[in-house]
Amino acid sequence: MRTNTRYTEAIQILCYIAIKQSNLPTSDKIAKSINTNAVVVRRIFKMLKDAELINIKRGYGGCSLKKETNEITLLDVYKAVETAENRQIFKFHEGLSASCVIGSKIEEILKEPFQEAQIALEEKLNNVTLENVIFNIEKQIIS
Amino acid sequence: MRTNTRYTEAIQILCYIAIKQSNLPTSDKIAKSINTNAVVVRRIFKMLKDAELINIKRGYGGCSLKKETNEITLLDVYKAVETAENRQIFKFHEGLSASCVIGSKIEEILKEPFQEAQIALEEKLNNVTLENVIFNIEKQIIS
DNA sequence: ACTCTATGTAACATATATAGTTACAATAGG
DNA sequence: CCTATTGTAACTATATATGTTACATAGAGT
Repeated sequence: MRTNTRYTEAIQILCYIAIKQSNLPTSDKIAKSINTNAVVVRRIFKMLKDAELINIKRGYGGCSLKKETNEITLLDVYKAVETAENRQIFKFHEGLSASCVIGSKIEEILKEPFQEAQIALEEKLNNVTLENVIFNIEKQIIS
Repeated sequence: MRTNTRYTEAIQILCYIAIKQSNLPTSDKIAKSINTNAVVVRRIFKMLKDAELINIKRGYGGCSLKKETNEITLLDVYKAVETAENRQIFKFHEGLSASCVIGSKIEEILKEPFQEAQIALEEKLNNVTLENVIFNIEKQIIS
């Protein structure tokens, strides 16, 4: 399990903005809603803004989606907040290849299946849009 | 990226045992080979043993594979060393569902696509056996 | 122009997981 | 019994993420 919760928080932030519980979503309101601190939200804001998923205004405040909910997939959000290089899921030990014939080859050999696995995972994330998620939220709220 | 390197180390340990660079592989020899500490190797030993992938003897020492290399997949190894509950890749913020209508639903809604993505990833890992990896190592060594 | 409000960001504290290390008891082969 | 190795506890170090305070900066409305 990843040690960070940014991804799920980012999804929730986007849902909050899309559903517009408040007509002026601010980092403070969102923070209260997702049970964290406003600065944490702003840090995620920055990542989502850099990924061109949201617009943010200073001063009067308020943020909005930069795309339609059906144009934002869970993969887009993942790409926005995942900091690991190339979003690699598995990590190699430093100096692995230094002292051993096996070690010197294994990283290169494992790269291919690891890459394939990552692509398979990301394709699934790409199949789900923010619209899908919000539809399910609203369905649950109504029922 | 995961913050741990146990998985790739475990794969390397198994390769080392299979190829039997030494006719008596010990935690100390393997540790030197993968550039880490013997206790780190023993901790991974324990996980591989609990998963019934290797046999370990005290005293005289030495360990061996409990299955053929074509019966051990990268998924088996992953299952052996991944400590996160159900090997969930994505983590939810604590108390996420406490204070918000969206938050109270979102965890449940995201579980399904996350689960699908995880399965897709694991299926790819399940397609590669230790035999495949070792074949590639030996191919590289020869050429 | 002034004021208010919210963002942007630095700085520091805290929490957690991992990895490295030392030490030593327990165990099994010879 | 001796020796080598595992099993494991205990501690340290490190990295990453998160929580928090503080304050400069910017933009909307008056």
